Amino acid sequence: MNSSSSVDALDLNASARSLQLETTTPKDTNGSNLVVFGRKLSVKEETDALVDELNRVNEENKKLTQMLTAMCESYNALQSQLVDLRSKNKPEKFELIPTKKRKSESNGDDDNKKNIVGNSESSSTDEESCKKPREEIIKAKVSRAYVRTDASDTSLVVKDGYQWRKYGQKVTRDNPSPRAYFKCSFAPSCPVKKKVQRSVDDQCVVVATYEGEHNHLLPSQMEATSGSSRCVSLSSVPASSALVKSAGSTITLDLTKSKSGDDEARNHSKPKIESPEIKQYLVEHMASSLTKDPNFTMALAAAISGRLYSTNSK
DNA sequence: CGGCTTTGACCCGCGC
DNA sequence: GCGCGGGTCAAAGCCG
Ligand SMILES: [Zn+2]
Repeated sequence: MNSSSSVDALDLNASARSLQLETTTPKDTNGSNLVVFGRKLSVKEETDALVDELNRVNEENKKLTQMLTAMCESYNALQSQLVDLRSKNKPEKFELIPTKKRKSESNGDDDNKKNIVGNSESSSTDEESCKKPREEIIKAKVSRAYVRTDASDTSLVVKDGYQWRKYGQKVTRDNPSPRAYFKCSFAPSCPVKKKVQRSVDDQCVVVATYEGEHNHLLPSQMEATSGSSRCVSLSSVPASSALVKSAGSTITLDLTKSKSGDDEARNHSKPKIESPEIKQYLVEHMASSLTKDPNFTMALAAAISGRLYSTNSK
């Protein structure tokens, strides 16, 4: 075992030793000058390397957080599409577990909107020749997302990775909570709108209705591309595809379970669950799923050893 | 100073 | 036509 992972052991020892020296640097300078002075340069070098590594790890952590946000968002979108497809395919079927899950959110009230086709506009607003009735043919592409937040969150600003600009708020007839209207901040290049309203019975659940799709990547996903080579080296690990695939299935299953469990647990009137906690939960589950995967361990070990080896040999 | 939220006004479809 | 209810506008104000 030791011989196979000699590089990792060496690097770990080096980092641990440097940390020790860093903590006990003032005492050593007081004790033996020459040796410490001779080693101080190497310690400084290692400290610099460690600081650099720490910065890089911070950047990667940010990137991973953004990827996680994007993944959560994609998961929400997929969940909504799944609900839509299921309700469309089997509109007459009752759900598997009707009491726990959502009621009948999108079984019949969306097709009446789809029927409204803008045919023969009768040349209204013809002075705007640039405004083309091209995009609103039939596909408004509405999608719903159900997010659990705290009941005390009155601002109703759901941070889902995109930047929204609120342009209206109305009170509706059959819901005591107001409904907020948002537009994408990249208007008008991105005409995505969303409506956010709390659920009627459960104030902890907000229903976000997205219509349209973004034609730009997330504003939090901007890339300086200065240190992209490291990211490329990390993503070019040969076992990454299989890793993603295996982890993906596990994560999806875990998400479904956790979501149903949360919906089941919402009867206990526990308003402490909010989205950061859910994200934390997801992170933990993803981490556990990843660390349980031997392929991921091997890939990670290979990546780290290769990175440290290249850094050492630099 | 620019972008965002607030909030009443305004518009428009729909039913009576 | 008129009231109603949902969607949008835009002036005013807030904030970093
Ligand atoms: Zn957008």
